[in-house]
Amino acid sequence: MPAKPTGTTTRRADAQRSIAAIVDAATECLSRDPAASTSEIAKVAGVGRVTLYGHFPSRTDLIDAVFVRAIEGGEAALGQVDLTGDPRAAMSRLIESSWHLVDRFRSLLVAAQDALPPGRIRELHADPMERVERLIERGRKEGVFRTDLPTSWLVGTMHSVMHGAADEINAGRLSPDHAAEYITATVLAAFTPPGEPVPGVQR
Amino acid sequence: MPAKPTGTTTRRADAQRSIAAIVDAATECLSRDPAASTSEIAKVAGVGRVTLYGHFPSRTDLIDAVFVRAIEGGEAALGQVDLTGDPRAAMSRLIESSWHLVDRFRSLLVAAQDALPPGRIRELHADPMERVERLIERGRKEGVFRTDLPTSWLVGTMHSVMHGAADEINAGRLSPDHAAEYITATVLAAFTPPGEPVPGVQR
DNA sequence: CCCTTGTCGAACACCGCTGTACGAGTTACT
DNA sequence: AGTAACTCGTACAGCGGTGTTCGACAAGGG
Repeated sequence: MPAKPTGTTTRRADAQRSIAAIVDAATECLSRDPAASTSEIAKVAGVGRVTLYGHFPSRTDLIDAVFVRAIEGGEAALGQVDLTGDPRAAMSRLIESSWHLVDRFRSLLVAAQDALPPGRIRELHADPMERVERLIERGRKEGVFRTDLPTSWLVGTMHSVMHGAADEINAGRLSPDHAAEYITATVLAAFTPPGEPVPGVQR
Repeated sequence: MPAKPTGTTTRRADAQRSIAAIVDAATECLSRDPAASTSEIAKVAGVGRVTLYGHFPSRTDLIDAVFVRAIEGGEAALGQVDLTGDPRAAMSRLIESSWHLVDRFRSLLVAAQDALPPGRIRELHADPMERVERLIERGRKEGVFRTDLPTSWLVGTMHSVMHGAADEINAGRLSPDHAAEYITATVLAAFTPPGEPVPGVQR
């Protein structure tokens, strides 16, 4: 039985490799099928199912770990995006980066949604969410984003359009190459204040 | 054992009542929980589980029946919407009607998505889809909807925003009263050609 | 009024999943 | 080299779902 992480226990190198393999495999499997079983994951990880349960008490704990790691990686990527200057240009850059993450992890998000307790996901999404909100708020103050709809709605719209794009790709109606471009054009138009002209391609 | 619908068999009045109750119950249950079991459905229908299987060979067949009926009802409602005149006003009316359907049946759609074969849903959605496409095409020809993005993308955007609104309501971030208004404002802005001003509230 | 058609509950077989137990074998740290 | 940590396969228990079978019992239709 693997040592429990009580206090300052240091895992054996062997175990660390297993854990890494399991989390990697889980990320891969859950990204393909949100309902992937522990058997599948263990198999892909090249590990016995028992070993998996040795490190993660339950399927839920594993998903949580995977989700946390995905969020951390996403945060790192998003943190490097330059959000200064023209809010519309900044939004374009943010969408470009966010899109790749959504495309890669949206299936994992589904897995998390019906495995993790309700509040957990919002809790982990708080930071990325706040980043988007701040940018939108700034755009509103500068008069380039509409103020006749709540900020939370605009955030939701951005999410919806990105997830919709993933669906379109899944259905074969959209080439992945065009996704970011289409999303940006759509979101910037949707964010434009009534009466103001919709911005053209700025590239 | 209930009579199989071989040829021109006429069901007994009793059976017809049961079938109706089952389909109603299934619609209600699946609209709350896409993974509702046959036991739950039978219970809500006030009917034994065996009776259910007497009329529907499998859970899948039941879901198909429910889905078909929902689509038919939706088609009837959508068929009465006036799509002539200003494309933007027509789109407002179409969204208003479509929204209620999406709000009511989106959970059922999820159930259908992971129970019915892939092509089946698109097959049943063909008609409503075409109606939206035609309106968008007309708007494009008249110069009020953008032509720099594919029609299929615009259709998808409309769907995404509506489903996103349902999510927002679910999360308690949006009041159902504002949904249609927000969706319309967002979609009409998203559809506006670059360079053209976003339309204000037209009511 | 009688017979077909439906209905019911309980029980059963089957499936796949989660999580646990056992016992023997392997691998890493010291 | 020796010990603790780790891994493995198999097997088991439990759960909840689907679909079927059985036998007894209503209820509709000609």
